Amino acid sequence: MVYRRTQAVVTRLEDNRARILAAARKLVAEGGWRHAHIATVAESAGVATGTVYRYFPSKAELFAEVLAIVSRRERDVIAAVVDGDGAPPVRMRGAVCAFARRALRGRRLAYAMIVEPCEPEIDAARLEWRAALGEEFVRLIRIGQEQGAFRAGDARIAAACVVGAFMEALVGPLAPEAFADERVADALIDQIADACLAIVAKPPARATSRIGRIA
Amino acid sequence: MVYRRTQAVVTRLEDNRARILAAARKLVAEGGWRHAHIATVAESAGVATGTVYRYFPSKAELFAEVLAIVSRRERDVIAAVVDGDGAPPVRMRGAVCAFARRALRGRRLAYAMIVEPCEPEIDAARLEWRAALGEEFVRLIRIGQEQGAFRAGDARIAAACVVGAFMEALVGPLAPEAFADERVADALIDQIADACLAIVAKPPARATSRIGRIA
DNA sequence: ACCTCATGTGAACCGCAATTCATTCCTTGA
DNA sequence: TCAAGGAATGAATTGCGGTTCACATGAGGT
Repeated sequence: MVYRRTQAVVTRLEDNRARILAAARKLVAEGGWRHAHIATVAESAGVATGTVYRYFPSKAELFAEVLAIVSRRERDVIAAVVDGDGAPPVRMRGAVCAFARRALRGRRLAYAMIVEPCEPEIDAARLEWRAALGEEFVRLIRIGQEQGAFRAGDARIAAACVVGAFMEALVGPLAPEAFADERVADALIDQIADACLAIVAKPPARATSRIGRIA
Repeated sequence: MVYRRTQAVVTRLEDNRARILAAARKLVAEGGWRHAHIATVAESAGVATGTVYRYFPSKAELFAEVLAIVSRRERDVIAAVVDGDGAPPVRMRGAVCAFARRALRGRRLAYAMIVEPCEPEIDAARLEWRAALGEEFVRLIRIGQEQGAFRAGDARIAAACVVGAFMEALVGPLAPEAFADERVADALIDQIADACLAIVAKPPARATSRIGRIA
């Protein structure tokens, strides 16, 4: 064999791959899933359609990776807050606010990542992402419970509630047709954080949360 | 014109339509969206493929209507609780529990309705349903606020948080591969209700929810 | 009975974008 | 410079299931 991948080639390959991913991401961030076609991605990345398939086995896997990359960043941000210092309630508020703020800044992308209807295969990847985000909150809630700052209970359920709460609350405001106003956004974030904190916070002495309990 | 729809025919037409809808619903409830094909629906309803199109303009609209029907029932159940008597916290707990209990009973269908990846068009209908459900909670929260039982704030945001919280908390347990145990389910429902109640309940005197606030 | 129009049928069609692959273009090492 | 194989190309193919439509069947009215 007289051909072996030289460093230059390896670099170029990696660069291509990165450019394809970047193009895919950019397209989603601009036009949502509706415009995320392989042909468009290829063109935007400056390669031929077929070339995309030299790097990714299928459309679903390409976009799943885009999702994974974006997700990972968000997860890292949250993880940093979770592992930071400050009392658990402070961290909870910080994590939720961080997510909400970042989502509202990169609205179109966040909308696509969180709610925009998309192909089933990509949607499945979203579920995994949510689960991963949830894990960070599970960790945080367990920390809070150990320190006696949060109320007892299954941390996974509480985490799911927290994640669901802030995600759903962002759905409306993230919609492309919604208005984006700094003031409104701040108030929104604040209230979402209140809600999330309330989910895990210890109830007052005479447990309000017992009201209306079935059993 | 020598032909006019007689009552018998009208009845038969309505019956066909109903059977198609029922078949569609049944298929989703059994196999999820994956098996929800027009041809399958037609067969299951005892009509020809083309006949389905005499009653519904497209696959998306057929399933959107299925979704609407199932949704409406859920919404009505919640509306009944919202308009019932009892203090707002009791109603909140009741509404959430009712939804969760019903969802866990009709697991497969609930899973499809809430999370299962599906075609974009159908997914869009889901968003509307969630919004509709949310409205009931907005009403409830406003009632609670007026009575001074719930804390102040934008009811729509709080409602979104509540809906997101219980929906997301149900995602894991509703997944087809998850186990269904009565005891576990009851505990789950109870904890979800706690979380949702906490979102809207008034905080204790020295507001815990102020902890860690940004501004 | 029979004409007319509505309803039902299901095999064929179609649209669309993902995916493929024969071909061309590059890169390597001798 | 060249042989050998890797990488890139993009037009053609594919596949799939929704949708159509020419025809059959059945109902209504005279």
